[in-house]
Amino acid sequence: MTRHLITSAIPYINGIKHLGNLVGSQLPADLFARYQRARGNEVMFICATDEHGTPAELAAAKAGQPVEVFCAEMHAVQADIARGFGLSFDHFGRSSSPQNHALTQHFAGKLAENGLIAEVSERQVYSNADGRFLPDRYIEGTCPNCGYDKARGDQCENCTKQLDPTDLIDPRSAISGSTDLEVRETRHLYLRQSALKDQLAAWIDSKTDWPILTTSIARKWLNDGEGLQDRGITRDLDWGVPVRKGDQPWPGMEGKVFYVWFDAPIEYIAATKELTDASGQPDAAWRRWWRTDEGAGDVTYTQFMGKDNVPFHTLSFPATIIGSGEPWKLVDYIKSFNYLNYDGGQFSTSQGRGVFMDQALSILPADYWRWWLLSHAPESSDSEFTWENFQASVNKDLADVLGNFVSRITKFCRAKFGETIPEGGAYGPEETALIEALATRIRTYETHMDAIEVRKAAAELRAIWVLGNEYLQSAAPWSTFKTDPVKAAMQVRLGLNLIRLYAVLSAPFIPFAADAMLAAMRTDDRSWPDDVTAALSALPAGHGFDVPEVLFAKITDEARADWQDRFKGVRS
RNA sequence: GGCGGAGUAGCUCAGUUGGUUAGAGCAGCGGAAUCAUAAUCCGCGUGUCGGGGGUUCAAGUCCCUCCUCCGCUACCA
Repeated sequence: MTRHLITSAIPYINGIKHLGNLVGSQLPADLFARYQRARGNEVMFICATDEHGTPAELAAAKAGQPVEVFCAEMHAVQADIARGFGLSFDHFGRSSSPQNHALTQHFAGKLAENGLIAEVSERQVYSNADGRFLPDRYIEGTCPNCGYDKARGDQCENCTKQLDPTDLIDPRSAISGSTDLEVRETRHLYLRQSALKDQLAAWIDSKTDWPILTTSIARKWLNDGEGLQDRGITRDLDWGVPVRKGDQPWPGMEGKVFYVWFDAPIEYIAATKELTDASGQPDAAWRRWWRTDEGAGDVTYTQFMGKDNVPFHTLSFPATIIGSGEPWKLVDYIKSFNYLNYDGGQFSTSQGRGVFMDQALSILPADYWRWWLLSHAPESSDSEFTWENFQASVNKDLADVLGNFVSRITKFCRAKFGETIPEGGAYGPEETALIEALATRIRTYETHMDAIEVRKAAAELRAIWVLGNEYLQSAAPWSTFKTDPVKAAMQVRLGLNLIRLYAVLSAPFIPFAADAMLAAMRTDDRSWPDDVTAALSALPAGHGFDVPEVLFAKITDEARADWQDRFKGVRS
């Protein structure tokens, strides 16, 4: 038995995420977690909401709520949707938790002790009307380069020129539109990532098995320009982790909070403590996952994220860990994903373009989405969601190949033998060949799942389903029954056992359907088919079963056209 | 601009360290079967592997160059 620590990039609190966000982190992480559990390994699967930062404050203000209330409500909403998708987090935490406050302050204190924090005085734009400092991109004005009048303080979207907020002509707050802006002096803490550059580079270089997408992004940041830059880790905001040096005050930093990207990854650790605290366990229970000196030496830690998160997970967070000088667990493997596009363009949260997680669940069961998204995961490049492709894939794979397999064998048995697994007969060459073919494909499936090759694993699983149909087609128990009912009984018994086998193998992808299949077979036996022959005799003759409802209803052309129209525009 | 990813059959994609006639699923065409959600199974591919040049006995796979799409570019997260 091995131990797997698995984290998904934590979704930001300001709204419900779309399918592109889901497939880039939480869903593949869940696939891997479910698979590792199914293989009998010990799993700690952590996710959380990322609650700090300017956008959260603004979203709360827009909703007319105190930010604490807004975040609490949105956390509950996101947690509920996650349950709807079957995301099997051991804990879905909150980066605003007391545990994260303490741990974030602890790391900052250690970094300061080790000389890796610098205090920098800088000048930032302050909006009197908004009563807050404005991040560069929250300042709008006219581009000095091209004259575009909605240029942002970090970059002009029109001419792509990178800007400094003070470059803008007639700058105004993007929040209130106020032009009552001034430049103020403010002091901030910087994490001296540059001092750790060589260590980080050596660490990245040692990860020869990581996806190219992951390492190339890390190397780019390490070597671009003058190399890895120091990063500001504090902000002038109210909502966040107050800046403290461990449990001591930090003179000069009163009223400031840590930068959201500093505390967010630490929440992976803190969330684990949230879990064990909630069940009254001692600290050793979470530290055995995170401290290599307290039991985490045999833990394999895998992170899942979209490519936009890679710099923070390959550099900033490791800099925090390494810089602490304490034996915290570093990530072993980073699985990163490209983007999922929507029908010729991007998913857009701001424009309400595409399908959002709550909407997806409102029109179809989670397994439909899970299957399509995972079998089309954007691993090697960006991929695209189209309703036509979604309809065709789901109808063919789930309804025709898997669902109909379950239907045909259970209904045939009910008609000829009743709702009990029939007895008699012995395997012949055809059954031996099937078992051999299954064993080969199952071992390949395991290889892909171990390597987190999501699309390949999905393709292999589908091929395993096809083997069942091939077998039925050639064994043809409906013909055999007329001349040799005992042989037909053996064929049907094998077919019914395939349903349980398929449920076990498919559960990481389609957990709800897998549950329905097991329930129909009246079994809780989820043991992994290390031995295929044994797995196919799990349900003995005489065992009762039920003919299940249609597992996957097909998506009609009318429904598809309706959804296509409904989700192309602005979210209502 | 810089860096990175991608460009392979109508569609979605596989193609280790260069090596027999470039593969899979879907769609399409033909056939079998009739247990089943008209669901299944079998058979059928003459593709400029984005363009051009080069290295090699041999390149989708290596080198150069050009074109197209996408992403990132450090105070959004």
